[in-house]
Amino acid sequence: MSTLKSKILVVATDLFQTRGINSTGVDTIVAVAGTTKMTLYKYFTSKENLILEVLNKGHQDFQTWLSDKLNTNTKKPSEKLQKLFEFIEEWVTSPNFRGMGFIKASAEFPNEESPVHQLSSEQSRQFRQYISSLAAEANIKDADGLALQLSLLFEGAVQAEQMKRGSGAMKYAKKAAKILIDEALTA
Amino acid sequence: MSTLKSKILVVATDLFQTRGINSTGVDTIVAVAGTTKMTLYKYFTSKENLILEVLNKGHQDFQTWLSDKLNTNTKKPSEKLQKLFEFIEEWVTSPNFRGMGFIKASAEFPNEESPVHQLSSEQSRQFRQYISSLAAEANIKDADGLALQLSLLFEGAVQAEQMKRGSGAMKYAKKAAKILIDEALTA
DNA sequence: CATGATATATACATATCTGTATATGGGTTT
DNA sequence: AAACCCATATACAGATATGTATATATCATG
Repeated sequence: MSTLKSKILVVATDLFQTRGINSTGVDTIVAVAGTTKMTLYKYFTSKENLILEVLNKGHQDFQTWLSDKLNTNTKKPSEKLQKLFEFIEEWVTSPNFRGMGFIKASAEFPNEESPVHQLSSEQSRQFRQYISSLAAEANIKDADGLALQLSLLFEGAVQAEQMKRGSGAMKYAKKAAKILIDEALTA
Repeated sequence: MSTLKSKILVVATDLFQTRGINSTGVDTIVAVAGTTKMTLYKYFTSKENLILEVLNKGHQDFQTWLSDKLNTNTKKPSEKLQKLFEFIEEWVTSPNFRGMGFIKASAEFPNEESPVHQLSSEQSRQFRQYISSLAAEANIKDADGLALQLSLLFEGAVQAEQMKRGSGAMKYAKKAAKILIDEALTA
């Protein structure tokens, strides 16, 4: 991938997160990225296309990192589930954390016909499905139910952390997750 | 309050929720409300002022309803805490539910200097404080911690419910809340 | 009927947004 | 050196946004 395209993606991810997607014009993006609109529209067919690529990249980066982390550091299925929020906290509190795109995007694009809404909705579903598969491997009865509960904690904590860095929300979300997982394992 | 001003508030609340705040122009609002921009700007000094009034009304309506419901239906502090999510579910699944404004607003206005962001942030804090006071009255040790966890569940569930009505998120949030409250009460 | 407040209709000023057209600069390869 | 590709600079078209100016209509009350 061209370095300029990559640069635009990074800058757009950052600006979308800190200023909002609809409030960030392409003029601002190219100015910060140190290029021009002509170049942006050579790599991205439209602003909507840029948003979709930003979402895809963010989600892939996160999922790849999380899967690798879990696969190399844990073995037993129940262990994976227990360690999940440890790693998520590590990701969220890392200095290069730029927020979870799909959480913001679904709020800014509530129209169900919008491709941006559809993608963010799909990413949310995929993440929940991933947690559910971990829960199922750990022989948890209502795996989908636990996955939904954990994703609620996760999305709530990320939003709180986005609103105010160092809010400590992730710490308490982690504690709550442990309680819910233990309860589900012994049920 | 003038009926027209009230009508504008209701319509704006609805449109902000279903189409997003930034994506909803004042032209659309007055068209749906069956009035004109001149009238809107007689009652509201600016669009930002309208947004702030919409947020205030939504928050007041919710807090008033919830407090009344808790005070008339429960007596013991621990009972209030236990019934909290029952009533919240009732509110969220009621047909005239229009979403929680401050959750959306904080996502669309991430800039901390924005008055809209500040108000929604303050409302989120107030709601958490209210839960914390209920927990404290029930003699829970880490009242703030539990309040934060419950608010994460609540905000996550509301957002999920906003994204897809009938998602069942609130049902599982309620179950999770019960587990966390029981754990905190016996700790 | 007449007065006066309230709402409407319509047009407009100003700004900002996405996306494109056109002409120019600066390297790399042949 | 010449052709070529990539990026830049700049200007602009078209749409839409907020907010205002001006003139008109409605309608209850004196």
